[in-house]
Amino acid sequence: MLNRVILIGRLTKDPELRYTPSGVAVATFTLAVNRNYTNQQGQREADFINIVTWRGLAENVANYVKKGRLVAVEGRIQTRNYENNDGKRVYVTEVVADNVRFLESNQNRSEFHGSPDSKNDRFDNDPFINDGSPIDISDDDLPF
Amino acid sequence: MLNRVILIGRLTKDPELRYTPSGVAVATFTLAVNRNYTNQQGQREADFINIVTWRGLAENVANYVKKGRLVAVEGRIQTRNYENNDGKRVYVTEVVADNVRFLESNQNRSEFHGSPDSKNDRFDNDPFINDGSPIDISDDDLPF
Amino acid sequence: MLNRVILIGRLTKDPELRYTPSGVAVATFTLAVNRNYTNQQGQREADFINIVTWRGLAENVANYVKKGRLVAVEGRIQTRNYENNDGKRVYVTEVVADNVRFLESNQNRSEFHGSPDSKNDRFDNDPFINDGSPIDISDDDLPF
Amino acid sequence: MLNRVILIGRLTKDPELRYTPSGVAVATFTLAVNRNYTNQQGQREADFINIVTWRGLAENVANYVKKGRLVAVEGRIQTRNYENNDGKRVYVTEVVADNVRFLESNQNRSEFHGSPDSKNDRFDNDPFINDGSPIDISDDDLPF
DNA sequence: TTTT
DNA sequence: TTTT
Repeated sequence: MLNRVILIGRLTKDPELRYTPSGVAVATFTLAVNRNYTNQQGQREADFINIVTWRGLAENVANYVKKGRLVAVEGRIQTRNYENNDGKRVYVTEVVADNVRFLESNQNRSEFHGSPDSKNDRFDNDPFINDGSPIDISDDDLPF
Repeated sequence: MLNRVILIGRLTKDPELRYTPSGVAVATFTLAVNRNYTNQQGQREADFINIVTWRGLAENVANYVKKGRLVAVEGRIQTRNYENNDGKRVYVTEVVADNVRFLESNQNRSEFHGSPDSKNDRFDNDPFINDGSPIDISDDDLPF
Repeated sequence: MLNRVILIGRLTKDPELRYTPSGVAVATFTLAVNRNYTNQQGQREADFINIVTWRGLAENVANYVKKGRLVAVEGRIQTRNYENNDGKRVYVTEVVADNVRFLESNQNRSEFHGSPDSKNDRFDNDPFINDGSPIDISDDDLPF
Repeated sequence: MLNRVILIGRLTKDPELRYTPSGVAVATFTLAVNRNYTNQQGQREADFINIVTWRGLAENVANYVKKGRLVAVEGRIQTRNYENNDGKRVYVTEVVADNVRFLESNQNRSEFHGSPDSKNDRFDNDPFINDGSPIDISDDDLPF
């Protein structure tokens, strides 16, 4: 079946990087996605969406993305459930990202990278990080 | 910010139609969205995603869509929280749909509509129901 | 940058399967995607969108999808241009699909598969074909 | 049928604003959407996608978005055709946007707005402009 | 050049 | 609490 999510928002905190017992990297963070309207009290509200990323993407996210930064996230909705300490079943809905794109240049965020060395700056020009899906290189001489 | 979800799956039950105190229709249902792979035990797993629809779309969903039917849902992720009876805060993540599209013809689901009257059949040919967004009628003589 | 397209529509013809000089399979077809409204003359109009698929997905599409069938397509918009026989530059916009999902069961389309052998039927239950992106298997014991 | 496109890219030129004979505003621009990979010559390539916006959204785009700016576009693919001066039929594929989101703050683009008056600055904080679809205000006391 |  |  089809399950596709695209979000643009800001991280509410720095991502948390953890590892599974078998050593696989997992990074989690929450994205604040402002709604397009204001409520009766005239305030803009937001949805706070939990994001999970795996492996190389997790490590990139942990290294390069920080609290407050604007990112675009592509992924799918995942649901799971577990028993908590009180023996109650807890239901979780989150987004598993396969693509996280950084949407701000670094000039105006000096706290972000220690050095202004643009060779080490993954986000110059067209910054993006994904989970390494196979690249669809089109053949030069198309048969159509 | 941008917040867009597209899902294809099957309803786990008939939708539930309710009304707010002010009389606005709300229909809710759960969509089972099968994943594209099988787990270690060789079973296909699914995500169970809660969907909310409002107003006319809610009434259409309640009238025309039933347990087991295949639908496409377009919407956005919404998060909210409330205090439960134990005084604990419960966090909810669900999809607010603005478009629900019915993906099966009715010939092979005789229990669905009482009568085969195609004039009353919203899902003949190109069945779809949405929440009434303004139609983008393009002008016949474009200035470009 | 982000470039994502999701379509549901019907094939206007059988797909065409070709091979590049280096032997890579390419299948092309046109999707008729009906619009959600009728024009001034009361007729429903459609967009006719050209789809390109590569490699294994191309071969699956060529084998299993036929004219008139309803499919969901996920992909990205691609633009390219070439010089035609008159020496004029032609600009092409098409969708490169990485996922094509079949949305109809086969019972009611007897011409589709020669035999009702369900072992050869890719579209039983949860039919789908994609281009082989890496599967996101979540670890059983999550560190969060 | 379903037809959804989400793009992030930069305008190749300032938008062009025109009016239909009946006085409806139309703005058009081209979005350069960089691909996620580099070609054999090590260069990053882009898709150049034509965007059309109507009415209020057209006027907002024309007023606030300029060449080189980063935007997110939501819309649908539209195909149309017309006869050119040589009597040949020309086929056009473009994206009709219903939402254009501005993704850069204005501090670092002094040429953008004549004045730094933040009260007139549509893009402070959560900048976005859409085509005025009905807002989905959820009721405060949900019946579920 | 278009599908149900 | 889950669909085919």
